[in-house]
Amino acid sequence: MAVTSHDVARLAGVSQPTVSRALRDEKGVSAATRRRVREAARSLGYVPSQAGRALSTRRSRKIGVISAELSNPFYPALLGPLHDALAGHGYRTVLFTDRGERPVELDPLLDGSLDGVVLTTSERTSSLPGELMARGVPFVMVNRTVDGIEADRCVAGNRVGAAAVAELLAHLGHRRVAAILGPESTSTGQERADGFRDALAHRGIDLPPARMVHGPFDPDTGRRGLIRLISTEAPPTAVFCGNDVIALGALNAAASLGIDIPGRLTIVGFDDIPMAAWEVFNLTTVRVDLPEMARSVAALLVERLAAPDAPARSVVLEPRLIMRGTHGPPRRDEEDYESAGPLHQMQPRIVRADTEWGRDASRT
Amino acid sequence: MAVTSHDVARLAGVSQPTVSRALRDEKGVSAATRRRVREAARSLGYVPSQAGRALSTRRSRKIGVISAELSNPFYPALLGPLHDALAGHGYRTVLFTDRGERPVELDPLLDGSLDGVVLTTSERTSSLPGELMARGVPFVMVNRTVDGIEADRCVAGNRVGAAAVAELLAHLGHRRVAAILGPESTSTGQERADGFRDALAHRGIDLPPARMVHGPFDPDTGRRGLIRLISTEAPPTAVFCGNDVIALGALNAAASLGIDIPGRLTIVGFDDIPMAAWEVFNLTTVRVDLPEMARSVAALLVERLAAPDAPARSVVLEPRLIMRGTHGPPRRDEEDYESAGPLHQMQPRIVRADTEWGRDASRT
DNA sequence: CGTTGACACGCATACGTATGCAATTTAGGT
DNA sequence: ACCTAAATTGCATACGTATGCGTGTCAACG
Repeated sequence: MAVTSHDVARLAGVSQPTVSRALRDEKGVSAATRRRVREAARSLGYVPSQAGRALSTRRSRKIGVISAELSNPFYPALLGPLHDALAGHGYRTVLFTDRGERPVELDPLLDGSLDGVVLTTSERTSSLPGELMARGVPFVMVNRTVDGIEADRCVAGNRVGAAAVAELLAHLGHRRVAAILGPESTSTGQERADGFRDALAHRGIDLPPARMVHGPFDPDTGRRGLIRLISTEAPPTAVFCGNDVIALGALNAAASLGIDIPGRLTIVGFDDIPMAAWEVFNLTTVRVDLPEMARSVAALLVERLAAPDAPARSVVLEPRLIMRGTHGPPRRDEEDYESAGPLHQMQPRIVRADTEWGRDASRT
Repeated sequence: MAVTSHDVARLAGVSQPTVSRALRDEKGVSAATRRRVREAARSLGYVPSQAGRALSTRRSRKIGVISAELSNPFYPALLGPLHDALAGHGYRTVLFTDRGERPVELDPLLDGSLDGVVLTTSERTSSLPGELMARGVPFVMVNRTVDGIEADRCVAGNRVGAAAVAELLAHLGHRRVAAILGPESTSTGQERADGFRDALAHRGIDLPPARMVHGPFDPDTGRRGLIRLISTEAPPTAVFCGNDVIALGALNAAASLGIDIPGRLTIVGFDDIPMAAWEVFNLTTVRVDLPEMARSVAALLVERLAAPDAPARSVVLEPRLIMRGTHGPPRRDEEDYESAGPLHQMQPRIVRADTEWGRDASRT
C-alpha cells in the first residue's frame, strides 16, 4: 500500500541504499543520481517510514513531555515555548498527561520511541526519575524537582521570588498576611511556602497555620482558600498565592463575594502566566520567564543527548516582581470588616488600569 | 543496550516468537510457558519496542490530533476529553500544533507512524483532508469542516446556536446589535455569522457591516472589536461573539473601559469553555458539549479504522443556551451614552451571581 | 601505460517484533 | 497399543530503513 524506498529505487533505477543516501543528502551520491532519486521520490509521493528509520537508527528525534492536564493554564504556557524550543533543535514533542490519580505510565517512556523526556509534574518523592536513570533514558526536570535526584534541571528561584512578595507586603504595611499554597509534596509548593514564611519572619510578621491553606495548583484551591481565610475572626489584609492559577481562583471568589481588590484585600500570585495580565485580573505576581525556561530545558536536554555521561547541571532563573493592580496598602479601618455587610452581598469592584499589560507583557 | 524479546526468550528457554505470543496473551501458549516467560520478562524489565512492533504490524495505535496553539483555551477544553476518549479505545494521542502562518507539516502525518488523524483547525479551503484522503489516511474533522469534503465529521449546530442568541437578544429588546465574529475562512466563523444575521433579519433587526467585526478566534479580536464597536456614533447595546475566547477578550476590554456588563452592554459567547463559568466572567453563552463531541469523534474514527470503505458520517450536536450574567435588557437611556463620561474612565463593575457556575457547569 | 586514489554505487545485513507454516508433543478415543 | 486431532512450539521470514564493506569506474599522476 504505502510507497517505500524500494519503490523509489526501482523507479529511479538505483538500489534502495542509494535512495536512502540520496534523500538524506549523504555524500557519496553523484549529483545526477541524486536528482533522479529526488524526482522519483517526488513523483511517487514517497515519505520515509518513521518506524523503519527508528528501528534502524535507534533514534526517533522525539521527546516525551510529561505535563498535567492542559485545562490547567500553567502548562500550555510552559508547553508552547517548550515545543518551539525543542523543534528548534529538530525534535518533535510527544505529550503525556499526568493526572495525579495514578502514576504516569512507564512503558511508553521506555519502549525506545523517545530519545529523551522532560518532567514537569514530578512530586518531590516521585520514583520516575530514578526509573528513567536506571534505564538510561536521558531526561530533564523543569519547574519542579525531585528530592535527592542529581539530574539536569531548570527551575525558578522560588524562595527568592516568594521572599520578594513578603518584602512587598511588609513594605505596604500589611501585618495580617495569609497564604494559599500549593501541595507540600511539590518542590515549588514547598519552596515558595518556605521562602515566603521565612522572609515574613525576618520582618517580624507571623504566618500562623490558621492563615495558611494548602491545596493542588488549581483555581478551586484559590476559591476555597480565600473563602476560608476571609471567614476567620481577623481576616488577612493580603494573601500570597502559591501560583497564578490559585490566585485567579482567589480573584474569582473575591469577585463573587464582592470583595474590593486591592482596596480591601491584596492578592499576589506566582509565575505570571499570560492570563495574569488580562484586564479583569490584572494580577500582581512574580514572573518566571517561561520561554527562557523552555529554551534552557531544550538546551540542557540536547546537550545531555550528545554527552550522556556529562555531570548534571542545574539552571536557576531569577524571578521578578510584576506590579499590576491587585496589591495595595491595607485599609485603615480593616478592623470593622463586618461593617461592610454580609460577605455574600454584591459589591462594586474597581478594575484598575494596568501599567504593564496585554500581549507584550509576557515578553518584557 | 536495551533488552529485547530475544533476551527474554534466552532466559526463559524458549524461542523469540513464543515470547511475543506469551506476552500478548495469544492462545497457543501453555500456562507453564506463559508463566516462565512473564517471569523472565519481568526480571529483565523487558518493554516491547514500539518501533519494532509498528514495523511488523503496520499499526501504531497512535492518533494524530491537529490543534491550534494551546494558549487558546478552546483547544485544551476540546483536547482533554478527546485524549480520554481515544485512550478509552486503546489509542494514544500525538499532538500537532497548527499555527496559522504556514500549513501543517504533512510528512509526519503520512510516515506511517499514525493510524489516523483528527483535524480541529481546518480552514474551509484547506487541502489537508484531500491529501489525507489521497494517501488513504483515515481522519475525522471535528468542530470545523472543509468545503466539499465528504468525510467523517462531528460539528456543533452553529446556525441553530447563533439563531438562539439572536432570539434571546431580540426578546430582551435589543435593536442595535453587533457581532465580533471569527474568520470567514472557517466553517464555524461562517456558520455562526450566517445563523446570527439571518435570525436577526427574520426578527426585523439589521446587522449592518459597520456593526460586524471579523478576526481570529483569540481574545485580542474581542478586545479590539469591542473597542471599535463602542467608539461608533450609535454603539450597540448587545454584542454576539463568535466564540467564548473572543467574548472573554471583549469582557476584558469592557472591564478596562469600565463598561457595566450587563447593565450597559450585553455580551454573549459561543462554546461554553470552562472559563466562561468563572465568576469574573460569568458569561452567557451557547454550550457545545465538548466531551460529547470528543466521544463522538473517537467513535467515528475507531469505526472508520475498522471499516475503511464505509460511507462517511456526519454528527451534529445540538447546542444549548446557557444563561449566566452577561445578558440583560438594553438601557432605557441608551442614547445618552456620552453622559456617562469618557469611556476610559473607571467605572464600578457589578459581578452577578451565577445560577450555574463552577466546576460542575461543564458537565450539566 | 600502469598505478593509485577518490568516488559512486550495490550487496548484505542489522534493527525488534509479529506471523504463516511446519514440526513436534500431547491428549483422546477405540 | 494405535490412530487422529488438537495443542504447543520453533523456523523462517517480512516489515522499511540505515550502514559497513566490497566492487567497479574513472581521472589524475608518475
